[in-house]
Amino acid sequence: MASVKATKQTVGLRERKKQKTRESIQRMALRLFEKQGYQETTIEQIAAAAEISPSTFFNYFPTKEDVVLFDAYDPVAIRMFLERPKDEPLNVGLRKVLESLAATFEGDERMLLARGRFFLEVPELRARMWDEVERTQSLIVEMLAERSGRRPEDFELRVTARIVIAALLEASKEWMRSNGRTGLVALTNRALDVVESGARLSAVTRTKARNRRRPSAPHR
Amino acid sequence: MASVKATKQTVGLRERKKQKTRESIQRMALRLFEKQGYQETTIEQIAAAAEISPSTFFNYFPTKEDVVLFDAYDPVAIRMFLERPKDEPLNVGLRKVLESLAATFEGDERMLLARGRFFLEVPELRARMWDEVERTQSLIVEMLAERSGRRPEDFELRVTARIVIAALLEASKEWMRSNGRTGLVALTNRALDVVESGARLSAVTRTKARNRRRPSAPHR
DNA sequence: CTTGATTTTTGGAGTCACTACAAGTTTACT
DNA sequence: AGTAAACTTGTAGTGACTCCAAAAATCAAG
Repeated sequence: MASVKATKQTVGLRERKKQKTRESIQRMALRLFEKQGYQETTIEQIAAAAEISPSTFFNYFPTKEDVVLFDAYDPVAIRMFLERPKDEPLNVGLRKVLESLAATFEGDERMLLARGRFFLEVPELRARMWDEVERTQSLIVEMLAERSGRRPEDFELRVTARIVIAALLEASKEWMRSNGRTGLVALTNRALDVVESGARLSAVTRTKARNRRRPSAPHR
Repeated sequence: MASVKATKQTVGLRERKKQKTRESIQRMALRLFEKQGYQETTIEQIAAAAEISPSTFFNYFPTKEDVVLFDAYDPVAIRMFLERPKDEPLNVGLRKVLESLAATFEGDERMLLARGRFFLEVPELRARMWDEVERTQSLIVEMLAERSGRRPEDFELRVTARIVIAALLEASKEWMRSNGRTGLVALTNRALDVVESGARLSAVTRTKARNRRRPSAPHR
């Protein structure tokens, strides 16, 4: 027992307390944002509501934006991804992951929509999403690299990843636009259909005659 | 001549002067950014270098970011787009426009690369790009809507537009990464190849055996 | 070229996000 | 209990950005 030194077996009071504070700050902040708007809410007010000092706020979130950005589901999604069989084609894996992910946050839909609205409406946040996209991209790139044996710097690989993300992003945007009425899974699937069909770039014009057809055939 | 009231035929001294000031501010700002970094340069310094007051700076650019964002080529690109024949498939039109666009700024490559680096390196700017993407998207969406007879709200249309932009964006990123050595036109074409091939989503895995093949077949 | 209206510039006072840091307080470990 | 480490807080800034009113430049018309 001399050198083993059992460090932190109970997760420690400290950690638990910290987690609680972080959640409290976020909850209070979102509540205020919803009530009076993002810009109109100051750090001071958030700190007051969460019963901490303004200084402390920055111990938990590097910027005001991060309060909205911070997402508990993030690690869940990543894990789901990584647990997929290595020899599964990306399109299949993606659809599966998205499906189970959607199932996971069944109940929190309201919260997710509210947060989503902020993203669409507050320029600062909308802008911030860029970095999130990049992070997701490198994740997908890594997966693709591993599965295809290419290097992660491979240009075509990167383009592929970015295309996929673009499609998924547009799907979530549509979801928010429709206020959650359209089913996120259905939307993401349709978006991926578009990708797989080569975005029908060359077909666009020719459709003029048979106008109203869906561009995404069942395909797979 | 009583009611016609010839308003502003010579573009007026005022307008010309304003344009000059705007350019001066931008040039000075970029110079300073390059020398000492974006964050490290204050509005005060820019104002001093451009021989205006800090207040005036904000008469010309709403934020510090906009100094970098402001792009003289923007309207050129838009015009080129709109001048394309209405019955031309998007993929063809895009490639053509990009080609002539690239020819247009032949000389300014150095400047473009420098600006591009800022975008990649300064988080504020990188983030800001989001809104630019959205603007471009609605442009493309409108084109597609007009050509295909669909409504601009059409989901598949929007996904398509976003996919295209994603691909082009990755191409410019690669261009900057390679410091302009790889030829922007070639890169954008390769990116569009990926789009047209359906991003090869299902193929990714199967390539394991014949590893090093390019994923973008000539295709078209 | 003078006059009066319209813009544009500028300074000043203020708000707010965010940083740096030192001093105080709480928790963890022996 | 006692000490080290982590956490909180207040203070004092910096710098982007807003609001506003006064001064200066530009313009249109007689």
